[in-house]
Amino acid sequence: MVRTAQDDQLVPELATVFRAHGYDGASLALISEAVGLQKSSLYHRFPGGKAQMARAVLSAMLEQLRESLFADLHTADAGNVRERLDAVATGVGEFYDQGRRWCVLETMSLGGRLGPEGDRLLAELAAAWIAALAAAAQAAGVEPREARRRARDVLVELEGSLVLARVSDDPSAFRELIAEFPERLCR
Amino acid sequence: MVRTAQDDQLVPELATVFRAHGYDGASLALISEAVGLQKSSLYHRFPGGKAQMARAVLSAMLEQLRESLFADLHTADAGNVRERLDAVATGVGEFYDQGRRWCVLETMSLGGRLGPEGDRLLAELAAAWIAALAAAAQAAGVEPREARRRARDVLVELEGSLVLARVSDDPSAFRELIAEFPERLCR
DNA sequence: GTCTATACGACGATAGAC
DNA sequence: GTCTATCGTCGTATAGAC
Repeated sequence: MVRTAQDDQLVPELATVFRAHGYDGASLALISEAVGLQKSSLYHRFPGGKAQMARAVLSAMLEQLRESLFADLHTADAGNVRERLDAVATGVGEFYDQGRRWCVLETMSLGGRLGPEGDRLLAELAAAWIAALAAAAQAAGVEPREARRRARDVLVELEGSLVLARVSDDPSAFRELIAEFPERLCR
Repeated sequence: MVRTAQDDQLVPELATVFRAHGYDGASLALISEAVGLQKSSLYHRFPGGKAQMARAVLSAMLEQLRESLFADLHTADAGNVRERLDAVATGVGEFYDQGRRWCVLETMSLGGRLGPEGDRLLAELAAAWIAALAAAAQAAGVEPREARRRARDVLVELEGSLVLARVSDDPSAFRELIAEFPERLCR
């Protein structure tokens, strides 16, 4: 089986649609137009339909997270944690377009429409975030328990600030979090 | 025009459905069954359809918030802020079923399907929360600017912890927030 | 003001030609 | 592996009797 250039871009483009519209808002018509494939072609790649497309997006995100953020922060030591965390903060800020984009962890977790496997992926994604941030805090000398608590709180505030940014049309809480969380994790 | 007993319960029952399923998940079939009225009867009460029903729910919540929480916390003084905040915390914990329920601020703000008026209500709801909590912190002696910041952070963490509770099926962050936010606002 | 019945489009999903 | 064409269902929304 030959992978075309289109194939490499398929899941990322799916991700773009789901991130922009949420699970319910991402209709097959919208997806079809965005990726440049007819609905029937999408079903050829994803026999499980829309739910499977969503799971593919989550799965790719999890893998990506583990290859970059995870690996990066888990191998950090006291000497380089801060700069690595600063780089992560910059990346996260861009990923969410400084608070103007949504988080799939939030928008795809409504109603359990992705099936048990989808719910598992969502939970694993959240756990991966916390584990990575906690590892960084630990590398900076914070006790494991406290490190984990701070990491969880950062994720909580990430999700919450994105919700507030959407509702209030004001991403300042998100931006402040991005600016502060590396320091908060380490101190 | 006579208001029946049903009328008084109509919006609260609508709220229950929207809170449990989100805006997209709350189909008219579901709503119809929950409130015990046929779809056409619902359209008699809400000619604007589902979006108007959702706005009615938000409007009622805003009014409720201003009558209870808002009035309660805005009239607090240094002597009774803490106990009032503790009461609020208990109420909030119950309102969200200790982290197992969703927040309409989050689930109804996806996609702007409620129209401009709906978006305004959502923003006002968030602002009302922050204003009320900030007033309490101020009554406890915290500077206005700092009070506002703490209030915003509490709302951010409220939303975020509810998202994390849903995704991870673990409401511990929410419960900790409920236990701690009165103290955090005042100290 | 509530009902039964229905319109009608959009939805997710399939069939089958190429 | 992609397409055109279509299916059945469910979505929101109306018409009109009572």
